[in-house]
Amino acid sequence: MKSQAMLKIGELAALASVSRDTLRFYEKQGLITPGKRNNVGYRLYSETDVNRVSFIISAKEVGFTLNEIHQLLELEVTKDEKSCQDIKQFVDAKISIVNERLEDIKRIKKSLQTLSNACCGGDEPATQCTILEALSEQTN
Amino acid sequence: MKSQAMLKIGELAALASVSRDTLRFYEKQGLITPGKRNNVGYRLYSETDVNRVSFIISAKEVGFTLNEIHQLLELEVTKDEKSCQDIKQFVDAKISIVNERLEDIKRIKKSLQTLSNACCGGDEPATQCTILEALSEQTN
DNA sequence: ATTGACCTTAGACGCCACTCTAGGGTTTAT
DNA sequence: ATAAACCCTAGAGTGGCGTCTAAGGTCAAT
Ligand SMILES: [Zn+2]
Ligand SMILES: [Zn+2]
Ligand SMILES: [Zn+2]
Ligand SMILES: [Zn+2]
Repeated sequence: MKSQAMLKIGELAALASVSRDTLRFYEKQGLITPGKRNNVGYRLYSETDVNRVSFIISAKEVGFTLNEIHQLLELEVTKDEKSCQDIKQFVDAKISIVNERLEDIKRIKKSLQTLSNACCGGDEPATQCTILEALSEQTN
Repeated sequence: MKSQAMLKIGELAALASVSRDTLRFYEKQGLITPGKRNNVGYRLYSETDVNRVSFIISAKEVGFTLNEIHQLLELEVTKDEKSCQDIKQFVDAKISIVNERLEDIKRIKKSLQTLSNACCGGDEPATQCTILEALSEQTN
């Protein structure tokens, strides 16, 4: 019964598809608690550590920053004292941020498309190009 | 006829709604060519400089990075040798980038909303919270 | 004459999320 | 025995876009 097959950093890195540097970086940032070391100082990761790392990766994939993941992890480790409400609020706050970002990008896309559509795209010299003219216009 | 009312940096900064530091930074980056100075070394900006700055601001507003604005300005100053095609291609390339970014954000928003929707948001302890569970799941 | 608002410079700092380097030690395979 | 692949550290570098600081000089108003 070797339930605790500790992983070395390269093994965990491969498992999680991140670099060794990234794992050491997460540790330095306090996202992973520095765990055991073997006799020559190599990091050894337990099952728990592996879960922690997969939490971080998943959270990153849905757009949380490392800073937010820090806070999420605090909710995670104290989840007995937290309510679903707390967690959901956190996610909803992030949704608001993402929504703003989304609107920004949409606005930018629209502006760019307006620029592009107004330009003839032809072979003639761009002395009168509507794109350059539009960009030179005063905004205020 | 005082068509050349040269502006000091603070005046242009106010006009363009950027900081003096930002203007000096743009100059250091080569976005604005260092222009005239008065007898004590103060920068003086001409009409042309003002247009240049407003070009930069406009381009930033539609999502170009300073690096891209650099290239755009090169198109701008040599526009007699460029075609509308060149300019339009540049903008269309940026639209592609923005589109990718847009898809990323949409995907993230969707994931977050799935997370949020699955959580009851209630007052009970979060020990079984579906959000935390989902985030702890292995992705691979 | 002295404030306060303005101007100058070089260079440090901040955020984000790594990534890389240099200069070591260890383990594994041949 | 040697090379390749792995591990360690501290610290520097990257890119994007400024912001701030320190240590000055200048100008307008009071
Ligand atoms: Zn045209
Ligand atoms: Zn055109
Ligand atoms: Zn619940
Ligand atoms: Zn929940």
